[in-house]
Amino acid sequence: MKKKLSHASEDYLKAIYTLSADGFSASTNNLAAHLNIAPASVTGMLQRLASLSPPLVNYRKRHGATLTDTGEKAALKVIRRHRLLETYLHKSLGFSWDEVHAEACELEHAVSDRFEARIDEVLGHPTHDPHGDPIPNLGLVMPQEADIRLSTLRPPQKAIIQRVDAEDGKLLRYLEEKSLLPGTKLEIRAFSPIDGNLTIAVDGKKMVLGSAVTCHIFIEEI
Amino acid sequence: MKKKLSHASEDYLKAIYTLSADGFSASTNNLAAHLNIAPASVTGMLQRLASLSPPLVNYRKRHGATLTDTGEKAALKVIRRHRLLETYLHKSLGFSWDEVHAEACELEHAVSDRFEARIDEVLGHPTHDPHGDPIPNLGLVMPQEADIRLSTLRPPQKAIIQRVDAEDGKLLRYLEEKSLLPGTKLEIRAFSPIDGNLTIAVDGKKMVLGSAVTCHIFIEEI
DNA sequence: GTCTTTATTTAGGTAAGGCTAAATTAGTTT
DNA sequence: AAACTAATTTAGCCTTACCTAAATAAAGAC
Repeated sequence: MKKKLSHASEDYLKAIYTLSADGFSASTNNLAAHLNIAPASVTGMLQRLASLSPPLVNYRKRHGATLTDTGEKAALKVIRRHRLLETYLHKSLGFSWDEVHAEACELEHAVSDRFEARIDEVLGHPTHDPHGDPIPNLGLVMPQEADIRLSTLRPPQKAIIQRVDAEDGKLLRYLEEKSLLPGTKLEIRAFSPIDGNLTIAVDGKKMVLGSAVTCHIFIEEI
Repeated sequence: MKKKLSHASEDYLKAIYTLSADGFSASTNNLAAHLNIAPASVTGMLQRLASLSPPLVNYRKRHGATLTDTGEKAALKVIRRHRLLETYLHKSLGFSWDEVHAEACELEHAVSDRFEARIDEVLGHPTHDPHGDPIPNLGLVMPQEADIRLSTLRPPQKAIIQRVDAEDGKLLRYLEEKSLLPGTKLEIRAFSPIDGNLTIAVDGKKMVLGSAVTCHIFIEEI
């Protein structure tokens, strides 16, 4: 009978998961910035998460934290719920692309396993959320196959958008309006070495994108 | 920019709303029992809720609490969310009748206005939840038109079930199985003065119900 | 009118999860 | 090596929301 984790703990686990690449710990400062919390508070929480039994994080003083196996399982469960919820909110409730994140951030701490299973079923067991991020399942995450940034392409390459990594509502609304969404095919038409702008074509429509945009779009070359 | 109420406060408001009939306050002890919390803790919370600005409850030492206008508005908003969620979980996600309450109790504190509005729309602006309770709207609750208990009927009266007031999962599953749900028509066939059992017919099927069941079913005579 | 019961409140304590300010450590410079 | 800097931790404090045990008040019994 594992006790339910607190809202806050779950947020920390998510953050540690995303900020710690394989082998490398998430630093106190990075976590603090990511969670919008003072560094001192993060230290306190890491100590608490490490002192649980079983511990959820491996914490070494002044060396940041990684997740234990238990912690990673818990983190993936929260991330799964988050991404399933984003997908559900978008596809089944008509939330716009830029609204889903905030709502999912709240709901992910409240939904039951039953709820999770039901929306998974209703959605037909989706593998990716509306941003193109993989939805973990049974503790497994698909490897991020597409890690090429749109900004690195040059004419006349072609690509298909796999994933959009942005939080900012304005940017998301812009991208949605231009249908720069996962799945969209595009061709590079021109590159300006002066400002880094790319001119691309989507469905024949041309548009010029600055690097503030192209850095956030991950593509697969075709 | 009204600050979001805490999970706990919202639960207190709901409880005070349901435990205080018009004019009458909800007592510390009743609240404690209803919320599964020690009476002393309730006192503390009532004092806090009364000392907010604007206050959410009218609290008189040793006389329990009622809701202020602000408090009642907040309570109705939570109750609305709860009942809309129950309806949504039941109708759109296939949750069984006895599962919806627990899930809604968690979700009601997490969903946004946007979410509330969307499920309301998807459901076609329902007026009653799966238990037959009215869904408040814009701060208004429909009066409980049906307040006759099934246990008070005698043969050969006929009635239609309006509302079922039960929390117990076993009872709810039993009722669902026998389709004793809001909307169901029934006829009283016999009454046993010894044990208070009623024999009723639903769709021609006869069944015998003890008062543990019939007390929780509110009907409208036809 | 005093006694007893029951409801309620006060007092004091705990655990989470935040904060700021001050101390410490590690890493770079000079 | 001494000094500066950036990252981190400690110390001390706050709020919320719960707890238990002891004090008090109100209500009914005798």
